Amino acid sequence: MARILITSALPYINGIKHLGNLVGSQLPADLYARYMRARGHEVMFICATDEHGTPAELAAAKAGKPVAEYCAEMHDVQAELANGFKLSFDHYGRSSSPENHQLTQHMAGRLKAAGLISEVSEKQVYSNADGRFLPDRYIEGTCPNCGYDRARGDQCENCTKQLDPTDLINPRSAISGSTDLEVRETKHLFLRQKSMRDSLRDWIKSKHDWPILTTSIALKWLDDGDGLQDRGITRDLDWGVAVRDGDAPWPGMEGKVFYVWFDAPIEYIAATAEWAHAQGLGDDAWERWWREDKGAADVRYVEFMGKDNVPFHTLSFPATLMGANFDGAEPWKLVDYIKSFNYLNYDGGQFSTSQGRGVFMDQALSLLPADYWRWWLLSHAPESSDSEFTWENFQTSANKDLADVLGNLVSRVTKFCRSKFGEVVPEGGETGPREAQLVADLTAKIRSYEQLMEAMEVRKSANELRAIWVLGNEYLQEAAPWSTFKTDPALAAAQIRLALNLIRLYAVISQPFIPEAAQSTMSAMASDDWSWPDDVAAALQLLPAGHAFTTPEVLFTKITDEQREDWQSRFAGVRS
RNA sequence: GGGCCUGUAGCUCAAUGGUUAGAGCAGGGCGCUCAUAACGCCUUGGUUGGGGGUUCGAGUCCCUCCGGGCCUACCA
Repeated sequence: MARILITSALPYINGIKHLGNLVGSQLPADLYARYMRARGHEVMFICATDEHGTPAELAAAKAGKPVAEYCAEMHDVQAELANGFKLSFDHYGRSSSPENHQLTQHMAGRLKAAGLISEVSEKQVYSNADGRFLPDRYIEGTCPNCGYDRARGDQCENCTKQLDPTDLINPRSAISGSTDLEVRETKHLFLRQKSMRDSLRDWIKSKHDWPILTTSIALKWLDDGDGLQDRGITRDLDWGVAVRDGDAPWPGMEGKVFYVWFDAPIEYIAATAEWAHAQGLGDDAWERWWREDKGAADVRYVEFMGKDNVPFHTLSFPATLMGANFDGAEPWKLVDYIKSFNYLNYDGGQFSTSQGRGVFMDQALSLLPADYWRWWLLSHAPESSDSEFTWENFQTSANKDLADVLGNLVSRVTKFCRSKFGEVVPEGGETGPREAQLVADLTAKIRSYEQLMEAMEVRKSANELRAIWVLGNEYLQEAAPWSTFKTDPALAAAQIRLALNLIRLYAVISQPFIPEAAQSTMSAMASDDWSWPDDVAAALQLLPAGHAFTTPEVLFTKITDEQREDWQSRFAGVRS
């Protein structure tokens, strides 16, 4: 039994996430966590809301609420939706938790002690009307290059030229529109990750099995142009983790907070501490997952994220953890494998939270149960390149794979049994070479499925699982119990006994993809034996003759053309 | 501008430099009648974006051109 630590990239707090966010991190992480638990491993699966930063403050202001209150509400909303999608987090934390405040400050103190923090004075744009410093992209003005009048301070979206806020003509605040801006001097802390370039490169190059998407992004940031740059880790904001040197004040940094990208990954660790405290456990309970000197030496740590998150997880966060161990006193667990994803597009364009384009988690659940979405998203996960959601494709996949191949298999077996033998596993008869062949075929494909799941080959795993379902239909076609029942009822009984057991087996191995249907199938089969079919032949004898079951309702109703057209038009524009 | 990824059947995707480039869906044919008009079997369909090169052998490696996407560090 192995110990596996799994984290999903943290969803940002400022709104309900869309399906693209879901498939890029939380959903595949859940698939992996469920599979590893099903195989009997000890799993710690962590996620949390990422609550700090300027967008959170602005979203709260827009909602007319204090930011702490806004975040608390949105956390509950997101937690509820995660629950609706059957995301099996051991803990769904908050980056604003006391645990994260404490740990973030501790890490900063360690980095300071390591000599890895520098203080830099820089000039930034301050808006008097807004009473805040403005990040570059929150300053708008006329592009000096092309004349576009809504160019942002970091880049002109019209001509793509990189800009500095001071380049803009007639600059104004993108928040209030105010032109009462001034440049102020402000002091910030920088993480001296440039000095850790070689150790970061060595570490990344030692990871030969990582997806090319992960390593290519990391190496580009390390070595492209001037190479890895030191990074500012503080901001002039109210909402966030106050800058402190561990328990002590940090002179000169009063009123400043850590940058959200500094405290967010630390929340992976802090959320595990939140979990321990919520369980009434001591610090040793979470430290055995995160500290190699306190039990984490045998932990395998896997991170899931969209490609936009890769630089922070391959460079800044490891630099933080390595730096915090400068004297060997705090060996924090570094990631062992990073599974990164491309983007999911929506019907010819991008999903967009800010523009309300696409299907969002709450809307999805209002249309169909989670399993439909889980199956489509996972079987079309954007692993090798960006992929695209279309309603036609969604309808086809759900109807063919779930309703026809799997759902109908369950129906035809249970209903046939009910009409010929009653709602009980029939007795008598013996299986023969045909059944032995089925066991051999199942075994080969299940072993293959296991390898793909362990390798986090999400789409290929889905394909293999579907192929395993198909074996059931092939067997029935060949065995034809509806024919044998007329000539040799005992043989039909043996065939149906096997088929009923096959349904239970399918529920067990399909559970990581479609947990709700798996549960309802198990309930119908009146079984709670979720043991993994290491021995397929034995697994197909678990439901003994005489075992009563209930013929389940239709497992997956089909998506009709009318529904599809309705949804297609309803979700064609932007969310109001 | 620079970098990275990507381009394979009508669609969505596979294929350690090594038989005749494979699946699912869609299309065509046959079978079955237990089942959600479901299932099974057979089948049509490819100049692997274009061009050049390396090699006994290239979808795969190199060069070049074309198309799509992403990143480029103060949104996260």
